[in-house]
This record gives sequence, structure tokens and C-alpha cells, in this order.
Amino acid sequence: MSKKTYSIGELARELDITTRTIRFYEDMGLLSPERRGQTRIYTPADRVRLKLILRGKRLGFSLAESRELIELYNPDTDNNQTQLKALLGKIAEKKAQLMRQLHDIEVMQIELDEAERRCQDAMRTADPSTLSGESA
Amino acid sequence: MSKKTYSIGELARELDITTRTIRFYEDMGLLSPERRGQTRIYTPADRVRLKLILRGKRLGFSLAESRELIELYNPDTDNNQTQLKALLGKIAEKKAQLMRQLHDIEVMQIELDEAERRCQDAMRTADPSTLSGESA
DNA sequence: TCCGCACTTTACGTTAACGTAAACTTGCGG
DNA sequence: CCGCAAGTTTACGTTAACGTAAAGTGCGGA
Repeated sequence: MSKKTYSIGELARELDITTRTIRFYEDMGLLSPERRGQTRIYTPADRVRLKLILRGKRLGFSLAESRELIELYNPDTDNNQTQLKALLGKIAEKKAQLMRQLHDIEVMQIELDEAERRCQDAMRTADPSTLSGESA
Repeated sequence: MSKKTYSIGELARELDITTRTIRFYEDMGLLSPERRGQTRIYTPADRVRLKLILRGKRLGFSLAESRELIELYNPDTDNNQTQLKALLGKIAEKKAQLMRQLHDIEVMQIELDEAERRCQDAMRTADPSTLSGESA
């Protein structure tokens, strides 16, 4: 069960990207779907990977960074101590980056709140020529 | 007091970018420093703008988006009701985007924490050939 | 006066992340 | 059998955000 698979078109529609994009990610080594003949067959795991990539994009990550992230989630059987140490290092690095972004977002939210308040104040005290009927 | 100004080189060093980058931002309309003859003179306000741009970059914003943000902070005397409404709309949009990013970051942090735990577990139960002397 | 350094403009080059077009195969409903 | 929709490969085009090189300007110090 849960043997479901996806065509490239299905995924493109669902995730709101083009098939070109999906094939491009494959070229970049971010995906390697199975094939039935020529045709690409995507598993739920492939779909998850795609969603990871898109989330990365929303956060401003490059495809290379997203590939790194994916590799962090798939420690593919290369588990000797040295490699694990390196992995932990990379994970810590990403976590630090996310903390920075978190901080940037908080500051930016505050600034936007202030801008919003100034804007609302300006609306109240502004040129009333465009008032359209609320004062009660 | 606080009449301080900056040369392009000073700003470049402090913010760890190149002068080419700063001039490029000017070409894109993100900065318009004063001139003493040919030479650009930057005010503290210009410096703040630059920092805004760089923070935007850390969050994956394009220069166009950063320019929008800066404009949101500088409602340059075009304060009629209609424009203000539009401004509030854009602000709300940015705030929504930041909320999405915030959520993405939280999810990613959780996933990285899990990856970290798996990685540490793997280190404990792994090939001990590279152990270097801690067990007490 | 000439040197060197920081600044300037102009312009072509580069990388990432796709877009777009052309030309081809393949499964299927009529 | 035919055509169309959805898949495929190949390849050139495009945009953003700078890098890099060339060639010139201005100025304080030996």
C-alpha cells in the first residue's frame, strides 16, 4: 500500500512549477526518479525532496545548498566517525544560518509594524479629500 | 554632531562587500549618495539603507524587493489616501511572506534537530575504529 | 614634480536558475 | 489508422547580481 507514484506533470501542477524545472533539478543532481522506459516515475520520497527544495527556495537557499540539506537528511551509509563529525558540523552551520535568518525576520517584522503604524497615523491625519464615509 | 560621512571604500570594508556592489546598487536605484565632484559621499542614512539591502539578501530577497522595502520605510510625501491604502497592502504582503518564512524556518530547525540526533546516535553505535579516547 | 592610492566610468564576462523552441516518441480514444 | 496530449532530448536564450579588466581623474606626500 501507499505504492502511489507521480508523473512529472502531476508534480508540476501540484507544486506549481514547470516540468522544465523538475528536469533541471534532476540535472543538478537533486532528484533521480525511476524510469519506465523513457518516462520518469516519481515516488512519494521524490515528492518530499521536491518540497524540501521549494522550501529552501523560499528561504533564499541555492540549489546547491538545498542539495546539501537533502544529503544531511540522507546520511547514505557512509557512517564513519570522521564523516559523522563533518555532518554534525554542517548541521550546526545550517542551524546557525537559520538562527541569523530568524533574527533578521524578527527585526524586519518590527520595522514593518512601525511602518504600518506610521502609515495608519498618516491616513488619519491626512488629506480628507478621498474620504469615502467612515467616521461613526 | 554626527555629521559623519563615509567613502565608498569605508562602507565596502565595514559591510564586507565590494565597491562594485555598492555602485551596482546605486545603478539599480537603491542608493543615491551625494557627490563631492566625482566622488560619492555616503551619509549614515545611506549606510542604513545598505544594511537593509544586505539583510534582505540574507533572507533571499531580490534587489527589487529590497527597494520596495526601503520605499515602504520612506513614504516620500506622496501621502494621499489611495497611496496609503496601497502601502498598507504591500506591508501586509511582506508581513505575510515573513510569516511563511518563519514557519519554514521552524520546520527546518526541527528537521535539522532530528538529523542531528540521528547523527549522534550513529556516532555512538558506529565503527569504533576512530575512537580517540573518551569513555569515562 | 612625480608617485601611488583611492576614486571614477565604461564595458564585456560569468553564474545560477530556469524559459523557450524544435523535433521526436508513445499511449490511447474515436 | 489518426491525431492529440503528455512525455522525452537537445540546445540556445534570458535575467539577476555582480566580477573583472581597462583607462582615466584627483590629491597628499617624498
